Amino acid sequence: MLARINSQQWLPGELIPNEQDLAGEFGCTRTTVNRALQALAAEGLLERRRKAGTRVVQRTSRDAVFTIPLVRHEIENSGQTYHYLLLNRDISVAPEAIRAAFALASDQPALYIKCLHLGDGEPYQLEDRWINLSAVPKAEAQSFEVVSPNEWLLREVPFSRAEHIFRAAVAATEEQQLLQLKADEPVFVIERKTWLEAQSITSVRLTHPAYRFKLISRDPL
Amino acid sequence: MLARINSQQWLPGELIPNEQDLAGEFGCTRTTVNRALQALAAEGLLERRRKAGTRVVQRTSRDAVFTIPLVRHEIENSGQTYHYLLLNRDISVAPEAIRAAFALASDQPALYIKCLHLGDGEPYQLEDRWINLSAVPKAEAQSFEVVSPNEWLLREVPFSRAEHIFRAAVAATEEQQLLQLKADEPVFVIERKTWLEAQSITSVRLTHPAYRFKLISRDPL
DNA sequence: GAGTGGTCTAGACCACGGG
DNA sequence: CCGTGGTCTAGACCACTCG
Repeated sequence: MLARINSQQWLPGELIPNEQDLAGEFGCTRTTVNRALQALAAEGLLERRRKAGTRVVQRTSRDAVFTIPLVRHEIENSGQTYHYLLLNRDISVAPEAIRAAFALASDQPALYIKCLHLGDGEPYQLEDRWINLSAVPKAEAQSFEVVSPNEWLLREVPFSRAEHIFRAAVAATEEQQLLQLKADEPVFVIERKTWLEAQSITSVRLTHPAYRFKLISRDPL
Repeated sequence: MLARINSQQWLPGELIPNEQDLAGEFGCTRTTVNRALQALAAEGLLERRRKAGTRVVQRTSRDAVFTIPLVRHEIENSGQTYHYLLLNRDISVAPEAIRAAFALASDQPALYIKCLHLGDGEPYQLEDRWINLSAVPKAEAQSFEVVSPNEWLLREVPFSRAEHIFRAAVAATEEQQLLQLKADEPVFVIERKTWLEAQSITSVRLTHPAYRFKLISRDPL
């Protein structure tokens, strides 16, 4: 059935036969046809509605899936030696935007971390993070001097949802120094927020030197 | 079962009961348990191996899914008026990298297009594209003066695989002019290659002004 | 109202791969 | 070897929603 879509034997917008007919045609049960069609629908190739039937989707966009690995693995897998540097650790009242995301009262503190990830001594990623202590109280006992919050959170705290924003930006003066950027080198910024159910866990800004960073999509599945 | 993972009742790395036992526990058939576990495994929460059983995955990365919409829709949905400008259209021999990707002989031409997408008169995206004429011969008959290659390809040519690369970059002189960039404004670059089965369809570089562009992930499913 | 997909059952056979 | 998950069948009932 995938071949029929790719070969345009079934055209976009076109109604395809119902499950019973396809089962007859392919010599299998409707259960099996249903599973195949649901898989194709999950990939976005088909649109299915009860009574209305199944149509080939007229695509109006393309999806890209990115796997954002643990920085340490990313660096080690490229054959470099990983180093980690804690720059700042502070429990204080977060800016309004963060407090709102964490649903904190105006005097309720959160945990702030700034740190640097290096490959072969070269700065690779600047991590600027707030952690919601009311969601992750055990973070308070962590010094984050050896293990990065990135890695600790991934290991210790499950999450059910994550939001990512990618952007290009001019480097701030501090970023220029910490990331040892070349003159006028921009940065690639990843902003990530994660939740466990309804509760906000952490909000982080990951900054990379543009000349040494790119993101490549992986295949779906 | 998802709740048991999120609540860490089933810990990462831990073996969970087999399908038969779960079926007994949840009062349903093994078929139903199997479907649920396969769905959780597809989301990357479980790892399943015959005989070895099913384990909660120790996560080492996070996935982000981006929907890259048709530029025209993106602009129109933000309430702006869309304009399109064809800058260049040429059938010529492509650079080595493109020829290799398209599997073209060294004298075999391809179709080159350069064009600009604007929102309310402001440049939003510069599109720089090669189309493989041996895969998409009917593209040769298209002038691309009114309909962008972006839109035409999405409508006319199915694809089965796409690769995306995101990066931040310093703007080239031409990009600075065409995108009317502010002084030292960097660009956000999307490079995309698409295939239909084994055949390479097109390779495109989409350049956006950093100050007016960001990409936000969507939820899986 | 009736046709479509959504979902479940109860059972079967099989492929893989760990012990 | 044999327990595990992978997949299929044959059938049932149901929920949605189009016409």
